[in-house]
Amino acid sequence: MAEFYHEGDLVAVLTTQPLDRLLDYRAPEGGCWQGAHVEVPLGPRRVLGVVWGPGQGDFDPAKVRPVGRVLEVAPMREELRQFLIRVADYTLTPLSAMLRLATRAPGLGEGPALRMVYRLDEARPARMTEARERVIEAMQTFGGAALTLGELAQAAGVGTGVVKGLVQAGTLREEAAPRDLPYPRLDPDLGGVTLTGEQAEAAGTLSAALHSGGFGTTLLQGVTGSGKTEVYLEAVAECLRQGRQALVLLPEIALTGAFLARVEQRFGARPGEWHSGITLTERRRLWKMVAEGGVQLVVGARSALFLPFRDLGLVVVDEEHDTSYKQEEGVFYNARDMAVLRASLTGAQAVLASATPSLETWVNAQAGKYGRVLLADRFGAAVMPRMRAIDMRAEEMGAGSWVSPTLRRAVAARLEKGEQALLFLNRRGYAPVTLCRACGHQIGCDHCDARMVEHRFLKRLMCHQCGATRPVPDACPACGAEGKLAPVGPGVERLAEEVTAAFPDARVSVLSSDLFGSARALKEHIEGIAGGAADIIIGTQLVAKGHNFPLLTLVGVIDADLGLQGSDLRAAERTFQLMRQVAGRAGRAEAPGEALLQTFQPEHPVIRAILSGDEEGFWKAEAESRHAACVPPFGRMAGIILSSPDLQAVFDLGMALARNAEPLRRIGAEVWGPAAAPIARIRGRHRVRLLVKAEKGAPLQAALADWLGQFRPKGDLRVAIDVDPQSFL
DNA sequence: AGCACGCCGACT
DNA sequence: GTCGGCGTGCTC
Repeated sequence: MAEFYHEGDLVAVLTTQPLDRLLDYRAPEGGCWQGAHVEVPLGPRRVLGVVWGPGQGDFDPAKVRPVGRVLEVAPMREELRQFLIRVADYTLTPLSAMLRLATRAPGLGEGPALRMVYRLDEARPARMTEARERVIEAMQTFGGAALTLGELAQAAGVGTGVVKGLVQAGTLREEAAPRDLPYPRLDPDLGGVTLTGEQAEAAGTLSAALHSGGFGTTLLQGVTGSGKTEVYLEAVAECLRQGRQALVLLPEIALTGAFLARVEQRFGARPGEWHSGITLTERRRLWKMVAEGGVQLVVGARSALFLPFRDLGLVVVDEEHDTSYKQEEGVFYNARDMAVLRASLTGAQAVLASATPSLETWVNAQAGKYGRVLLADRFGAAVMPRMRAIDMRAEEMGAGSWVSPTLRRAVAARLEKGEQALLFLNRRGYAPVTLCRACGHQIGCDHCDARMVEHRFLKRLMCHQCGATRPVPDACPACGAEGKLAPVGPGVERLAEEVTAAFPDARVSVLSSDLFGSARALKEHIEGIAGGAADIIIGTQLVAKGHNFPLLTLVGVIDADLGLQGSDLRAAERTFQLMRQVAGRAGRAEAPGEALLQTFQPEHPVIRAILSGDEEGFWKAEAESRHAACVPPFGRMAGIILSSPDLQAVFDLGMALARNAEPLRRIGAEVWGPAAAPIARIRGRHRVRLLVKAEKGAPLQAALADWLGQFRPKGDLRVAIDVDPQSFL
């Protein structure tokens, strides 16, 4: 239970400043609650903080200053404070950085924001005009609703001057109203779709878990098109009926638009929306409404996990296997794992939804830690596509050609029937490498150790690491030879070129994240394609993320081997997930689908698992090999990334860390490295990486803290700790 | 993070 | 003599 502190009591305050410790202040006039958001003086500045607990009393009492003021927002709840502490401990992040994550809303210190609204008064103007009449009419149409100046003028089709004039005349009254209004109520019993028997059973299991009133985690697994979303929306409905709040995490901003529309259809109103693309006004409104209970459902990106929910009853992590849930900048956390943690602290249910779960989740479900609900049937008449490998060793491929004759014939057959075909290639741009045929030089980025990718639509070379671009040069930057630069390898743009030449009458559409200026443009484009605006779709991994193309009946995977090779131990898992999902795109509506995988190694276990549809077999084999290697989820890992503009300095620190690893050895952990990070230079900073490997139960965080605490990196040297890294190179 | 203090090089 | 580089340290 939260404590109350009376005026003058010593309180410990956590600020958003990176101080890494609590500061003592005196409670202000009127006292304050533990968890209160406050503004405190710090040197010459005033900073945001949260009253964390009783003062420590270890600071010169004469120097302790009083809290400036208590902000007019709901105090942080004990549950969220515990969550921040646990995430900080797990990820070895300073608490102040966690507080910054949890208070990422503008104007928290400004009190309730107000805006001017207009109401109709009795008096009528002495001089009535047509425009003035339209304003009065508009006011009457909207009843008692409070409209702002802009809204009213637009509704009446007049300029704002007319409205102002009516205020002068005493017909309209101007009054201040709070800007941050509650979100419209969602009706859990409004638009329920008819569920199949299997879906209803799954929804019933989730609802029963919600009724238990406590914490639990369920894996909701179902192939693409099996109706996972409908099922978990029923769980959301149940949560709303209980009067608790629900949170749905999505991996991709581009997906929120379609999802919001679906929610509106089901519940009659739009939920709260939280991601990097919303306006500052919306951000503040949502933050406050989440805290006050003025919003029932939030749909958001991973950072929505740190919102100040008043009573969170359900967290859904959609596409839980998606790698974008792992934040790898600033605070390194995995939103999927932290969602389960937050649910456990607040007594909520966590639902992890995926067609192809991550191995971690699969193992937890297998061990009985998570419940498991399976949806085997595809929705309606659609069935899983027929899947077949195209053995590229037996195909006759011309130079600069990436579509095999077999695949080409299959596409032609679909076009004849008026159906859509999708060709998948997970490489943006035109060509991944630009090579000089005179000297062999490959054009690289000036700031990173990555190759520049040619983008023909932009007519530029682009670094996919830092985003730097430059024009395609005429002469080789290394040897100066003119006209000798050649694009090597395919990207989606180049594939589109080949397809357009092969099918001159077909409408070809490229779906790649870098071709759209905004999430909205992308969404419109996707909707157009779904409606039949293209015959052949060329796409990057964007297409694997759950869009529904009802006319699509053929998926061709251009290079199924991409991602199988390499020493990244999740490569096989990711390839498997991507292939299954892309293949799942075909034949979602009534026409039967077909998926063709171009591969040079059709006998590879991953390719065979995809083709046979033997998911359990794939997971079992994958789990066994990870178990044998003692790697996640059967062992623990952490990456240490050192970076600095000074190459010597990063390597020196890396060597010093490797030599002084006694704290790690005490817990039986091994250190690998230092080695150049996969991208050895990003934005002019050299990067070196060490890898720590420990047994599953080992106290990894404490050992890491001891180990790294021996060193005080100076100057521009930065040390980032990545507990549970996604990639291990 | 800011912002001060502080101790060494090229300017009016 | 002083302006100013940014290294080190402090903020309750």
